[in-house]
Amino acid sequence: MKSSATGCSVEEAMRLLGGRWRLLIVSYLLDGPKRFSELRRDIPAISQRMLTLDLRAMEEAGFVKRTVFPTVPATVEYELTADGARLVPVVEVMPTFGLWLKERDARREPTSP
Amino acid sequence: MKSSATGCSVEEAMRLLGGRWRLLIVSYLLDGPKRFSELRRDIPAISQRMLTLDLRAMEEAGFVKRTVFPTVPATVEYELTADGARLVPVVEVMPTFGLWLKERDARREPTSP
DNA sequence: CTGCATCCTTTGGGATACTG
DNA sequence: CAGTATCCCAAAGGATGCAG
Repeated sequence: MKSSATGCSVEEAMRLLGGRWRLLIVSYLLDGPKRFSELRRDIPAISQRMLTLDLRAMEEAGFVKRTVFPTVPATVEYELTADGARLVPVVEVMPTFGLWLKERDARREPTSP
Repeated sequence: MKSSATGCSVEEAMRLLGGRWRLLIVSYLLDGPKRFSELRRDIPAISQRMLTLDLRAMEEAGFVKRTVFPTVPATVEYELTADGARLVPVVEVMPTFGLWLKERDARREPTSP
């Protein structure tokens, strides 16, 4: 039993990060604090609803800090917390794999099956 | 723009690995070839249906090789391919994070909310 | 600008029963 | 043993409209 011992921790991790957007959001927060609208521009494909939900979930999980500036209209900044920094290894390994995957698939299906 | 450039690769990766079980399955295949029934024992919570579906998907993705031995009753072995080995960094980072997460949450909610 | 509420569609996944 | 097929439910996620 090498990796086997770590079994359900993988489930734990995937339950928290398994969504379609969370790791992506985190990857953009690596740059430093970002406003809601900045994140929307960074990730055009996400709906505003999901961005809100995921940010809220990660805030509750303690990975993201939300700061509201009482301007008008409202301004809100999101940033990674110290706990959120624990996600860095995870968000780094994903694009590495993802890029390799895209290249490989480009080689696999040059024209059509 | 540091990490921003890698954007949609994260989506690619999550689309392939985002399910609840795939990374877990891979983590058990790290030990070497495994039979279908072995995997079921390793991951009691998975339904036989999902194990089949996920294995099939990863086979099609080229990460897993399926070998049928014409015994009776049938014997089938699954093992990681060379491409599947690319998943190793991913499946390693997950339990690391997952374990830390469980410990932290144990500290967070020692008794009850 | 930020975000909540509602409605709706799609997907993931479990249970069960049946087959080579 | 290793599947396949069906049915069904819950969760994820998109679209839109309203509000502080």
